[in-house]
Amino acid sequence: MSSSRQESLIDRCKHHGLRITGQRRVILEVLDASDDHPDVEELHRRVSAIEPGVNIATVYRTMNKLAEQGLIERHQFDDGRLRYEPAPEEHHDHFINVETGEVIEFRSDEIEDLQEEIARKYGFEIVSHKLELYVRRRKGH
Amino acid sequence: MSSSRQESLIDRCKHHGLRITGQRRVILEVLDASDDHPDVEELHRRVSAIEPGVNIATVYRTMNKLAEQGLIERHQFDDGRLRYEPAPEEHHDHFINVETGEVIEFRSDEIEDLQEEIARKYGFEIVSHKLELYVRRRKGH
DNA sequence: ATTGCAAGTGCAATGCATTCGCATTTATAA
DNA sequence: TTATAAATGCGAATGCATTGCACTTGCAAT
Repeated sequence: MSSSRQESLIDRCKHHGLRITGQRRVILEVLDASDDHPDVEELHRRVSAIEPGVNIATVYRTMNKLAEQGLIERHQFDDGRLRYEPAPEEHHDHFINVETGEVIEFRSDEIEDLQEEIARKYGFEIVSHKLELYVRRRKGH
Repeated sequence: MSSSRQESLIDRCKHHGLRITGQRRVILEVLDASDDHPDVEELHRRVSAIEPGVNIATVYRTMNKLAEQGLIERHQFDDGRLRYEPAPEEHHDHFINVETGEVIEFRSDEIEDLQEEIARKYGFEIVSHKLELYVRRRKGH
């Protein structure tokens, strides 16, 4: 499971007034079981493996609805596709391994603090932010 | 001019073996005179004001060629469109004012250093990175 | 100055991810 | 059980960006 969360995505959807249909149940299960940052096509592939016949437009619409409710997070890395992950308890940023495409999460309180400080210095308050480090494995490490 | 640079974009193009056509000259002038982060449509609009009849596909192709040569930088903020700026001497990051859409550049050596340090800790080396702070003006400041 | 040709351009067509219109089905509250 | 708003399937439409092809042009070699 992606993150140890008290409440399942399904329950959280119910509490947000979303209907739990057969397909939605499967989509939510797939999301809950995803540790990575799949795009819609990949999600559709995983859903179809469990329950064939779900239209990809349904996956798109469901992702939009969930993101609207803040139940999932939407990312767009350099390949331009929209990718999703269940909303994390705590904000984190991402490494993207440019050689493998793999996405790794990390968190740095120092960086978070520095961002706040810089924004304040400019007279801004941060609404959200995005930090992506495109990296490769260091040789000999 | 966007950044005080010794050499004009036109000269840099010549040195990279790119032909300076009539349209390209105009496109490069527009780029050089841009202080913001225009997308292709906006660039096309500015170019057309000087020299009508330049096809937007030409702007797209020119941007790709320039980016290939590292003469301009390509960005993609949350609206998903590709935006461009003349390649800066020194790397910087961006505030995006969510209320106005305005893009403001900033630079922080501390953040740059922290990123390196974190990447190293994970066994990575940074190829490139992207830090975008979506902000709004603070009230009463 | 002339010429040859690779590079650049216009235009329309195409690609690709995502959204939408509309008819049909379904979850849920009454 | 029923009413109805929400969800779905399907194909068409959208938006941004790229490409194929015929035509033009910059520029290096003559």
